[in-house]
Amino acid sequence: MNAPLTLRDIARQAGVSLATVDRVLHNRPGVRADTVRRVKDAMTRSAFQPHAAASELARARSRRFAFVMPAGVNLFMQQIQAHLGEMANWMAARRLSVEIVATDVFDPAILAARLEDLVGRVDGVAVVALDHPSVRAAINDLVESGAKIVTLVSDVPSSRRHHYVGIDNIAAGRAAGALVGRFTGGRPGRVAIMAGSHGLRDHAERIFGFTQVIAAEYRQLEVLPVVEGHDDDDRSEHLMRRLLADYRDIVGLYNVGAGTAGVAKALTEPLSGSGRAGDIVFVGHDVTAVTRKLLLNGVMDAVISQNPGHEARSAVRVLLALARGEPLLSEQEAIRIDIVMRDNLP
Amino acid sequence: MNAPLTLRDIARQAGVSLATVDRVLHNRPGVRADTVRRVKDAMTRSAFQPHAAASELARARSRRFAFVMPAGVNLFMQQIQAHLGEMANWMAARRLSVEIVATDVFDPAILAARLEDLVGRVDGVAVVALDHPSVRAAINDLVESGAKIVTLVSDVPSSRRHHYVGIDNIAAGRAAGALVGRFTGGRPGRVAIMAGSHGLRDHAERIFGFTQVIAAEYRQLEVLPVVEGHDDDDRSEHLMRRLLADYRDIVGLYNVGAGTAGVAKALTEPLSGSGRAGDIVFVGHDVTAVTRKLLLNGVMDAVISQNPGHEARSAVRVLLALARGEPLLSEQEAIRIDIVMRDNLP
DNA sequence: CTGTTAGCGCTTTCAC
DNA sequence: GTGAAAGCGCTAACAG
Repeated sequence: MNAPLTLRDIARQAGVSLATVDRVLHNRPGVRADTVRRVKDAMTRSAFQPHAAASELARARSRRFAFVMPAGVNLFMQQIQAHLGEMANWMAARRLSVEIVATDVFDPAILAARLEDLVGRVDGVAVVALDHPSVRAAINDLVESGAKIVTLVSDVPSSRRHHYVGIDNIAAGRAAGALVGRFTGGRPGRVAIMAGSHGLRDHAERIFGFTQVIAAEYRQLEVLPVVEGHDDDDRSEHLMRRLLADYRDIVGLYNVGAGTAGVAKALTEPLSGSGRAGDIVFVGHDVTAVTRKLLLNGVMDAVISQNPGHEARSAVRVLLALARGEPLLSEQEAIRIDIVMRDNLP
Repeated sequence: MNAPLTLRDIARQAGVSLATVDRVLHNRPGVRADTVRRVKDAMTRSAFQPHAAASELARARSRRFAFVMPAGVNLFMQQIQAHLGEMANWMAARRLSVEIVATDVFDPAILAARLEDLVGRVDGVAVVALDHPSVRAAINDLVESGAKIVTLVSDVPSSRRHHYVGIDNIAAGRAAGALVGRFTGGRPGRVAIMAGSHGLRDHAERIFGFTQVIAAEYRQLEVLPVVEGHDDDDRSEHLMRRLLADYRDIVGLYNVGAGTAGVAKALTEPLSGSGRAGDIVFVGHDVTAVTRKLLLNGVMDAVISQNPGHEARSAVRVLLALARGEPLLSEQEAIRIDIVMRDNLP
């Protein structure tokens, strides 16, 4: 019925100028308290919402974001980057650009240095961070410089980052535990855990959740000490071989990080004296080309996954909203824990 | 480094006016083929992307969308509506409004009439549709009228709807089948299926997928004939009681639609001579207040779920993009099948 | 077939 | 403290 209101209408209603309304709208100083009240009244009275496009156009700013991510062949990280690539047009239409900074995220000094490099150069940063004091300090410096920061996949909760884009890793570990528990169907035996490193916050949290569930609800299962494969295929394979040889009663296996191909190889290779893939419930993380194949051929039973496309888009959206000073649709930005089996492979 | 290009820059490069560039950009007629080429060249040469906000502002249109959804107490549908409510500000900032049309979606004549009412009145419609000829015709009439149409939750693939917002229900059924199969842990016995109605396309597809998996991969399980609870608690409870009494060897239960509270009641109530909740693997759909409680207390083992928030936002985003003539981020709009257990309850 | 021009609603100087 | 006015980049008449 009624044409949408504009700032102009509010200005008229409050008996002030456009500029003043704008000042009030953005809580800028230099307006008498009384005038502020009058303007705010007018706004609420008519449920005024500023037109997003107009505001965006008027400031006509382009923005630079940086994504600081692990260098190397981590398939999951590559997927995130690919999804960023798919957003290129979307970002261009909004005058955004993102620069990918590949670095050694396992070395806190190097990672912190890369982050410090960005101070003053960008409007926002998404970082796959190691939770370490010097990294935390670098994040805080970036925040101090006015940039907006989101942590990606692995959080640094003690820093002043504005937002975390990733899953609740304790819950993810619990879900993995429940799957191993249920899928072993009451058979007693041991459960092996292969992690990248205890030092990674996300891995540590997953292990915690997993162990918790197994201990509490599946008493017939005994969890073996965690071995660290450093997300590396060869190393993981080697360690896995050893485990399989040492313990003949392994019924479940939780691979917390990457290196999945190596683990699977140890599990399936007849030479290793195992070929026990069919008997061992194998749960891991993230849908990649490797895990997809293992699910399809039945070596893996389930994958706990976070959606890399969602994470990429969410990081960009959140950085943009923070930079513009817009509110987040928080439910939209929550990253869910996906349980993926052969039949709901995306 | 370089300030982003504008239409003006392209115009200068191609030696034409702003208006001509705009015509070419939108494939509007009335431009000589040769000029079109020159302009397109200039655009690609400089990788031009029009500024989304400027375009949106210049047309300054408000848009009306309608959501046609089942009247009544369906918790899942209520959640979708609640999420639409949460987007109110977001929509207002983009000059969108949505009107919710509650109707009897089980009666094709009524549903079709409601849809016809909307012809000419709205820019877009999202509809939870029954797959029936008269509904299909109404959808096509709306498309004819220039409105953009998305089907929501349940599709009408034979219509000319522009997009379907919902999950692959066959895959959802397969996932449910795999869960029942795995969780029963090799125990032989019968599996019951409770559906809303065979006439609902989504229910029929789920049953198909479920049965397929059980038959192919879990030969020790025998699927009982589907009973129809009409998504109604009382009716579902009654039918479930009968099933439990008739068959003492039920080890699995798949509830395809709503009415979950009734099913659970039959399963747990000691009077019904059953109290067999602990022995029967119970899988259903959608995370609601009811299913959440049943997962937590162990009556349900898993829920196959589509994210109502995602569906609500996706429907609005897709309608908006279609109305504006913008491309979709197709991966973003794909609705995933979530498997939810106690430990990854959102 | 092509160009000119007046906005869209908000932000941002720069005056007063 | 407040206001006037010049854009932001694109679209849509309306002329030619």
